[in-house]
Amino acid sequence: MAEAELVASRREKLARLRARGICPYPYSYPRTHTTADVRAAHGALPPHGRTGTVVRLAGRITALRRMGKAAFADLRDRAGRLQLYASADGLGAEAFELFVDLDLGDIVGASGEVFTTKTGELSVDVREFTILAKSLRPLPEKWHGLRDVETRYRNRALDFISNEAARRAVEVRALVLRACRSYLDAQGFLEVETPILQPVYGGATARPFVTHHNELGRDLYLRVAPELYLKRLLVGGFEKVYEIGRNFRNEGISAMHNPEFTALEAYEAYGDYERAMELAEELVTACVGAVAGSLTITYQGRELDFSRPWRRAPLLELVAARSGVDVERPLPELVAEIERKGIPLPAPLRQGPKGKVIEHLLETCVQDSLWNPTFVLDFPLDTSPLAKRKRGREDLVERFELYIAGREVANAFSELNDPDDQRERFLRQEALRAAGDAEAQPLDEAFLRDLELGMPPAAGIGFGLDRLIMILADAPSIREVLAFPPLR
RNA sequence: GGGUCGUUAGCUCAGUCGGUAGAGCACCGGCCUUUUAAGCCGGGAGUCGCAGGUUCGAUUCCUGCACGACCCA
Repeated sequence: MAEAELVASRREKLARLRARGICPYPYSYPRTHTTADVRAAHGALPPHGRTGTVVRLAGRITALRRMGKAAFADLRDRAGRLQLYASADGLGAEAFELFVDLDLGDIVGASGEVFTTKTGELSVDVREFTILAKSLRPLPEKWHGLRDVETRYRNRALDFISNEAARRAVEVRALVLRACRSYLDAQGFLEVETPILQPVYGGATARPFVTHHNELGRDLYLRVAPELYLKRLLVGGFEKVYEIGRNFRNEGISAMHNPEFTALEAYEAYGDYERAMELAEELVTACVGAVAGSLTITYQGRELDFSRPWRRAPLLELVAARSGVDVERPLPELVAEIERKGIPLPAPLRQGPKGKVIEHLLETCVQDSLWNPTFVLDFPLDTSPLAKRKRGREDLVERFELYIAGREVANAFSELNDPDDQRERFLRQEALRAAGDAEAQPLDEAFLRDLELGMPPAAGIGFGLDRLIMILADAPSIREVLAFPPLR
């Protein structure tokens, strides 16, 4: 039947309800239990059991099995599903007629005694029910739900109604956010909020979104990272701070990238990147525990083990071992060797800087093999303008990226607090920008001025929470963990 | 940006070696007082993604476009 006819049929029912003086959209329905409450209290009841307990439930009708003078319906609420039993005897002829005239998708309130059927199914023997919201559109197929990804994302509420996995991803996000906050709060971190609209963007290698403030008559950038503001709070004397919020990077959409994504950044004065590793292990295992209740989960059919301590491997060693390329050679020789080995290398990278070539090798040759949590240590100086030099190595910085299931989940450093060194790093970024690198970071004078006041040495870490949520929700794409993924 | 695959009823999917399409669910009518992917009987429902081309005839073949999935850059 054409969709319009299905809607028309439901609208006719709506009109009939109104004609009988029944409001199809009443104001409230105080319930006494959720479906899960009922299961918790009476789940062990044997077949043919009666409880004498009357409950009031509210939720959406997701199945309706009419049997003449009796009917069964599935009612679903936020906590689960429970069967309703309605009979002409129990409800009276008039109410029973209304019950069997319900449509799948209608939201109802129902009350009655909790009992079990002869097959042992926990049910409510409905003696009173109320339509709380008439549904005017047909639901997807009851067994398969919505499958087409495009249709699912364009009809996300319908997707949540019909797909358990889609609902679960939203819950996992909430569990992860809560676990992060409760861990950091317990550690004495202060949750802060810093500007999203920024006059100068910084803190990450990325292209920004630009917007305009009419009153000030100037362009502002949506932040690509909160990093520089959080460090200014360190200067101000806040020794342990974190922020959870949206970052915006003007780049493509893929299974791993969304232009707006949720980041967690945390800074702790007087620590270095060793401390950041400790924080990362504790924070992520807290999240895993909150979601899975165990440190071993399955991601995309493969076991993932979060047991500590996590593997720590220097970037240069990993790249050398996996690519077979000697990364200590000068750039031209390095490029030549990469091309000789047939490893794809985008043309612009041939000009360097060398750090970008090495990070490219990490992405193409190493990353996929980093399944269980792995800290990749000590990144090139020239791709890390906000990190402190590695003790004993002029060309490297104390920085790590955390990889889980082949994905970069976090990035951290011993934070650079030498204002003169920081200015030089910015100037090198400006030089790259002048040479055409649109992702190079702009020099931020306000930040430098605050650094000159003295910022304590600090550990800093940033997480891409969407990716962690993906892993914990067993989602193959970042879009699955966004309540409303972007559409073209 | 390139490659591969896909787009058919509200949903999940078949199918047409070129002759205007089917099933299940959902919907409508009938029977049915313990079903649970209820069952049985009957019925209605489609711009076969869009636009061109070839052809007597295109949903099917060809080209382009849109949107999507996966892979590569």
